[in-house]
Amino acid sequence: MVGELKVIQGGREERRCAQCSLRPICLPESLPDSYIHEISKIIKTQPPVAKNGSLYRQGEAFAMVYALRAGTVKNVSVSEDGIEYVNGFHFPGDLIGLESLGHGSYTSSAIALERISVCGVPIKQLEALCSEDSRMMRRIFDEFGKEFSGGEVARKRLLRHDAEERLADFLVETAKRLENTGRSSTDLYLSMSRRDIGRYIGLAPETVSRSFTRLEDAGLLRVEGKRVQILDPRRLLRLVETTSSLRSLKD
Amino acid sequence: MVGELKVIQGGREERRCAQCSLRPICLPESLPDSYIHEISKIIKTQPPVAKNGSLYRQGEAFAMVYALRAGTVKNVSVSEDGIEYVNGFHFPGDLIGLESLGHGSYTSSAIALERISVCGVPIKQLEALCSEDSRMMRRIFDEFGKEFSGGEVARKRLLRHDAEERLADFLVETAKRLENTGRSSTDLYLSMSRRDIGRYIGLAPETVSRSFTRLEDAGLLRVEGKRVQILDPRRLLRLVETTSSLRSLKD
DNA sequence: CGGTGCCTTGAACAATGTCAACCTCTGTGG
DNA sequence: CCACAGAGGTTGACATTGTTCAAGGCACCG
Repeated sequence: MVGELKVIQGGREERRCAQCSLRPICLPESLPDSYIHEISKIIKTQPPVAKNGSLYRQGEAFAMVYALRAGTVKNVSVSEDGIEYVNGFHFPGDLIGLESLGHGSYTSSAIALERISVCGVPIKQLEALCSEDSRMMRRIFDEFGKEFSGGEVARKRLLRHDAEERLADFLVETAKRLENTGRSSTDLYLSMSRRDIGRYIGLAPETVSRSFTRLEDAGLLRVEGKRVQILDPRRLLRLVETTSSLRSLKD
Repeated sequence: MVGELKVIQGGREERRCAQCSLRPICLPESLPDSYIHEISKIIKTQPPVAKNGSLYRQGEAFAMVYALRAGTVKNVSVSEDGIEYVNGFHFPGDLIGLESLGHGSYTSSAIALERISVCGVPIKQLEALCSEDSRMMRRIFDEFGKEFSGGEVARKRLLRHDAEERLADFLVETAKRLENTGRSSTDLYLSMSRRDIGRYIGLAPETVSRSFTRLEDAGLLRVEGKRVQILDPRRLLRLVETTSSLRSLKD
């Protein structure tokens, strides 16, 4: 079954990568066509995942990474004592699952916040491709570097900013990432709940809500539930770059 | 010049890796001797670095990663507005510099907290070795996975714990890592300042100090400046595993 | 021996978590 | 079509916690 499927879909997949609107993001370096061919061959078609469905769950054997084509995903992990952490959100063009590299099983779960569509890449074959071609390896190294930096940024946000600044930071980050995928950087649709945002930036949902209204009152945003419009990107950015809190960090 | 140096030092370095006390940590998988040979060849001798000296500085071209042989290192980065972040500490056996992978230049600085000795590995040659041998690549993937998990752990510590728990968490983490290098897991020498600890776990130095005394009063520790003795590892661990704070995370 | 940096301790204050009430929206079943 | 239930969001009042500011002690090093 699988074999037949692969044969039938080989051509389709190849076209998919070559023509995919995400290609500049997913495969940003100018790669020769032969290369696209190689990559296309190992991509596995994935059925779309419904809202609240999972791409993978924490603890499952680590087998695939995914490139997100459409929709948004939240990355959560649950500690032994049952506390749920939101590690981050993924937008179209992101590679999902790399955080589990080097562990035998997924260290977190990837949950669809709305119906999503993805490409799947078996990790074994990706590794094989990496050892065949150093460009691919370097690409994964780069991706890993990004992943790591993302974590650092998230950590620093927790250290440095007060509630309003953290939310501003989150919004700026999100706007930038959406812009990279060609969407508006001022009209955001935040498909995640206030609680998820709070779990990500380390605030109680009530505080998230209050911060939204304060930013709105200050004229920086227009907030309508999950729809958020950034009215004054410059001032929002300034808020992020300023550090009001924590004398002990300054010095 | 380089060529000659390599020839002369080839034998010396090779012995060094084969006999190094850190070998089980640095090269944990049972690798054939031919492999040790390959790795030994690309290792560059490094002069020891004095206290407060740097292995590399933020912004320099990313050229080498280092294996720490002796001493401790703090990893710091400075944001544009001059705030210093402590991203973590390194102990013997750690690979240092991987966090800059995928960026052209070092994203942080590595500062010696005491006189240190290291092995240097040119990143270009490491990459070359990776693309020649998939075992080495997987080893780096693993190391990166560890690096990433470390960041996640640090992030979760900030989200979840109150001051005392964060300090306990830091101590448990440090004890565990020291234990892995064969040192005592109960008698710690913390070469970093209270301020550095605070910057790492997100507390003012005063709060770090107060938390130390509270843990001491509770009979969990014996604190004498930088010398910390863990008297009751079990209770300390329980403190870490418990989550007193943040109802909003629990649910 | 004096100074400088680091650590500790105390007291006041500010920020955010907590608890509780109310609101809106959505989906469901009568 | 409407009533209702439940979840998510907002807002208010209060308690808690950690930062801030200030002062004093200790050790190391000139």
